Formats: sequence, structure tokens, C-alpha cells
Amino acid sequence: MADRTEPPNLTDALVELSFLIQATLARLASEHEVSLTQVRLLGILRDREPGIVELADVLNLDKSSVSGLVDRAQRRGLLERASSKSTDGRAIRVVLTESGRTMASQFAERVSQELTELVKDFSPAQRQRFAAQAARIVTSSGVSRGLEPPHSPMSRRQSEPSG
Amino acid sequence: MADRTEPPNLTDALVELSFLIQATLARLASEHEVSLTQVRLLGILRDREPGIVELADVLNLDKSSVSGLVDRAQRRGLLERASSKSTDGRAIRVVLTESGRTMASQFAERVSQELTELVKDFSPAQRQRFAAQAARIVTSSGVSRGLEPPHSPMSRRQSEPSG
DNA sequence: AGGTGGTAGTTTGTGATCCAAACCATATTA
DNA sequence: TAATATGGTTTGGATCACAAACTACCACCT
Repeated sequence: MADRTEPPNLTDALVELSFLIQATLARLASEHEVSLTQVRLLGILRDREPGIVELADVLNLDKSSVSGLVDRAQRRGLLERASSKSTDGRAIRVVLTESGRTMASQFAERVSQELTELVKDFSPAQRQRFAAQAARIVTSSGVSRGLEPPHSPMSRRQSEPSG
Repeated sequence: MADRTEPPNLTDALVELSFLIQATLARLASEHEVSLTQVRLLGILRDREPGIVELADVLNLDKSSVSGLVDRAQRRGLLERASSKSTDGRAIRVVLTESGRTMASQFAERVSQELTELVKDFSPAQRQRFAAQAARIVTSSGVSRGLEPPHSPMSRRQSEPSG
């Protein structure tokens, strides 16, 4: 079925686009010697100093996953576990180190470059419209992480079915 | 720079959109008790009966990764290793089973539903334009998998820096 | 023939994620 | 104070991924 020349299938286009972007992110991440997940983590930390549970919420991962994630990032000197200012003695804050902040910035810059490159053939108006539509999809989908989206780095869901 | 109210940042929009879509795919995948990677695999197999190396090429993974991937899928009865028709005695074909084909179809259907839902507020013209632009980005980025893109399921890159 | 090299797949070993469930330790509540 | 809830960590198991070694077959070539 379907023999028309090019009525671009929305589903396929979206799926492929998402893979393309993820591939770009992963490539840039590996250039920086970190995984995509680590980059997500750093991206989030640019605006906040969350605890493990809060991070787990934002990343949509189990807190045990985040604990290990933070471990590895800490081992690389990208972030630190600081004592929380709150009265709660259990809580900690996950805080970017200088090194981590630098990497997050550099990475964000590179991502911006690469993604802009993807639309280099678009006219300014097209870019504008496309970005607006993409943003509209994201916001309308209610990705409300319960918190104000200051920098809005990333948000996902993984869930391996462990089947 | 940039202090206007809402000039949606292209980079952020694209990144978030990609995560949103990936999250959707992952959620649907886990509903079907398989991982996103497995779904990609099944999606590709809907149109072809490739060998391991060809799969590795399409998925942009190492052939050893694909070997294991196929192992697990086979263990679940989603596909089979069939002897290749070619004269090459080493080659195999990876072929969907009925069960695997059913799952792939159901999954594709669900994805289509969910992704269409994401743009439910768009006018037909907007959808059309958006899909066209997304497709344009993908094609212009040269995701040429070297092969004819019959159904064009997915294409990505993972690459864990193992550092 | 026989050797050399290339290619298809598998195996092995290591690391990163991820989850679920069990576990501390501190808070909060009854 | 006892019971319960919550923040984090640990442990155990599975998937996923890569790199490198290995098997087996194919192709070419002298």
C-alpha cells in the first residue's frame, strides 16, 4: 500500500527525527567521554541542586539507578554530594563541580551547534515555525515535571521490562 | 542574549521533543514486555530478512551486540535464525516469527496512535508541514543506511564511552 | 592443492544502565 | 516510645553495548 511519491508519514518522521537527535546527542556525549544519561544528569544539575529522589523523579528513574548514576559521575569529578541545607539529616544535595559545569556548558554549546546544523537549509521563518511547533508538542504533552522548567534540559523514560 | 518572551529555543525544543518521543516509544515497548532496542529490531525486520552484519549496520551497533540482541529476541520467540538462501554457508537470515510480526504490527499501530495524539491540536495543514519538515531534516542529515529505506523504521546510535 | 586473507557470526570479558527488593538512618506520627 | 514514612545506599539480576579473540566458510591466487 501507499504508492504516492512523498506524503511524509508523521509517525515515521517523528520517530526517525527522535532517533537522529538522540544519535547526535550520544555522539557528542561520547566525544566528551560520558554517556548520554550522564549528560542528562549534568544538564539537569545546571539549574538545580536536587536530592536523589528528586533527581529520580525528574529523570523518571528509580532512585537506586540515580544513586549509581551519581556515584559514577562523582567518581569522574563531575559533581559532588553536598550536605543538604534542610533540617533533614538524611537528605543530600547533588551539586555540579566546576569541572562538571564546564562540561555541561561545553556540551550544551556543541548540541546547539549540531542541532542548528540540522536545520541549516531552513529559512529563518521555517526554523521559527518548526521550533514553535516542536515546543508546542512538548508543552502540550504535559511533561510537567512538577517543577518550574527553568532551563528544561531533558526528560525521558526508560523502563526496561526485565522480562 | 535573547530576552524576548517566547522565542522557542530550537535546540531545547528538538532535544525535548526527541526525549518525549523516545519516552513514548519506551513506554509502549515496556507495555509489550520488550525493550526499545528489541522493538527497533522487530521494526526493521518487518521489511527485510537481513543477516547479523547488515542488522548491525542498520542499527549502528557492533555485530556482537546484535548477535546477543537476536539471541534474546529469539529466546522470546519473536524471531528465528534461518539459513540464508545465498550460497554463503556462513550467512544466516534473521526472520520474524508470526508472534514477532504480530507484535511489531501491534506496536507500530500503538506508536502511530500515540504520536498522532501528540499533534492532536494541530490543524491538518500544520501536521502536514511539521511532518514534512521533520522528514526533511532526517533525509538531509544523510541517514543513508546504504540500503533502500522501505519502511524506514528506526535508526540510531548508542555508543557508550566505556570510560 | 595449498596458502592467504576477507567476511559472517559467535563467544568472552568488561562496563554502564536499569529495576526490584532489602537495608540503614533519620523524621514524623500515633 | 512504638510504628511508620522517607532519603539514600546496597545487592542481585537482566539488558545492552563494545572490543577483541575465535570459528568457519569463501575467494583469490600462485
